[in-house]
Amino acid sequence: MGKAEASSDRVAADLEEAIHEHRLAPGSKLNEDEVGAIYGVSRTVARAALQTLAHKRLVELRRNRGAFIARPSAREAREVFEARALLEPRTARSAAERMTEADLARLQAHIDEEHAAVADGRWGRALHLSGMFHIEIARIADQKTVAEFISQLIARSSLIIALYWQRRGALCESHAHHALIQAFRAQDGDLAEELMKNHLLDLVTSLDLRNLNSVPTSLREALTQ
Amino acid sequence: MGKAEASSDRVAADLEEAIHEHRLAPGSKLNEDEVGAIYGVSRTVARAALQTLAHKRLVELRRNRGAFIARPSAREAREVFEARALLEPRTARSAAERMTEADLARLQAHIDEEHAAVADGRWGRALHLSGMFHIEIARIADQKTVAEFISQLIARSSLIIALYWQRRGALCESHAHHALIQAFRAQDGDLAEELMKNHLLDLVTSLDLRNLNSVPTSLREALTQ
DNA sequence: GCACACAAGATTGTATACGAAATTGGATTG
DNA sequence: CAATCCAATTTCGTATACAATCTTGTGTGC
Repeated sequence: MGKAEASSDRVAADLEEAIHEHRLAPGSKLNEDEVGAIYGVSRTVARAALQTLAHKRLVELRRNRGAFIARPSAREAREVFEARALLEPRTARSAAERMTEADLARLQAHIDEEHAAVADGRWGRALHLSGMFHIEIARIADQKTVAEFISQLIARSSLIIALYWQRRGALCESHAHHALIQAFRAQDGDLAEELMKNHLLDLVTSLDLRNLNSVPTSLREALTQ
Repeated sequence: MGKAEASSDRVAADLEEAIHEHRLAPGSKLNEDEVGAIYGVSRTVARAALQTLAHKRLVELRRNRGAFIARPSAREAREVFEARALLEPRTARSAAERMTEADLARLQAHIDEEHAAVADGRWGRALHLSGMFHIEIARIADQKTVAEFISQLIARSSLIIALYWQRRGALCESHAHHALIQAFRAQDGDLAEELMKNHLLDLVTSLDLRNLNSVPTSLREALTQ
């Protein structure tokens, strides 16, 4: 028997995908009535969905003010990538050691779909798939607990990229993912760990975390923080 | 202005402390009406608190069945300690490098209070404080994101210990914590990392994760899972 | 014209009510 | 007597209603 997801889970999952695909910008207000109306549910379940996202740090709840898409600080951005650096390289090693043909095929499919999205100019979708690539690796490593943490960190990374990404060198990612697949195919754990480590370093250095030049939200939001 | 915590946060925090101190056993049913009555709040906020704990994997929600204190499987127990092994040693190193006198004093106070609790036979309290020692280290390392993950893992460890701890050698912990403080005092990052790594290995080996001999809950719970 | 106070509106926080699902207990039937 | 079916009870899932708080717009006094 399946797990019979609650309706609030469905709302939360849909909102989360919208965040991943950059259709919801950091700082956006999420009115409970509005969310409920969009998904045809009451405020009760809309509110539960927002609380779920708040626990994942994708949404910030302010008492008597409402729910807002999170706007990670530069410091938080660094912390997220430091946490990823602790978890993902070793996870990539584990994944390499347990990799099957089916897993490789699924990863390759991810990359292909990502390329297609890039070709179509669907940048949000491509970004989402790029994150899913990392999540898939964690899943293959067969460590649910770590995989969950990584999923959350990647979701937050999506917000960080929305805020701090500097355009230059947008396509470097897929190259790194290709190299990772090569290591996986060779079941070379050492190489996979090293490649993932460097990939994450590349990602961090492609961000501009120096100053707070990223305030795409209302002035009020920026000042009351 | 403070963060003005919601009332559901207070309920969740209190329930979590009860879990840490082993006053709530794994598998216990948490009736929404009952929880609400105990804390003098409506089912709405009791439910929100239970959802919060479910997100932390301390409570398991079963649709149309209710909320139960989580009962981690042996496999999940291994995963939790593997995740801790990825996060905590490096965090201990960072903490050692940033350690101040005030931090050392606070850690020492934790150990002292833990000893006092052990002397008084308050085992639950001692266990709680033992976990807090690890959380304090993560806080000192000044990495909120990682600290949050570690907090969650330690909370889950409390459930794991309730299920799988084998009594022999109950006091080994405080020794390891003392050794860690020595490393911190010397600001020896290498040593702190190594000590933490070994401490976690000791913890895992002090568990009996071989079989499912741990079913302190109702028969029904054990069979419907 | 500016600052402050106050009232109207909007939004969240919490409680309650109602419907749905599951469990439980007893009655019926073989 | 055992098995099964059905009703009664309990508990959860969701919607709605009311209260508290914050925002916003207006008016008054200086």
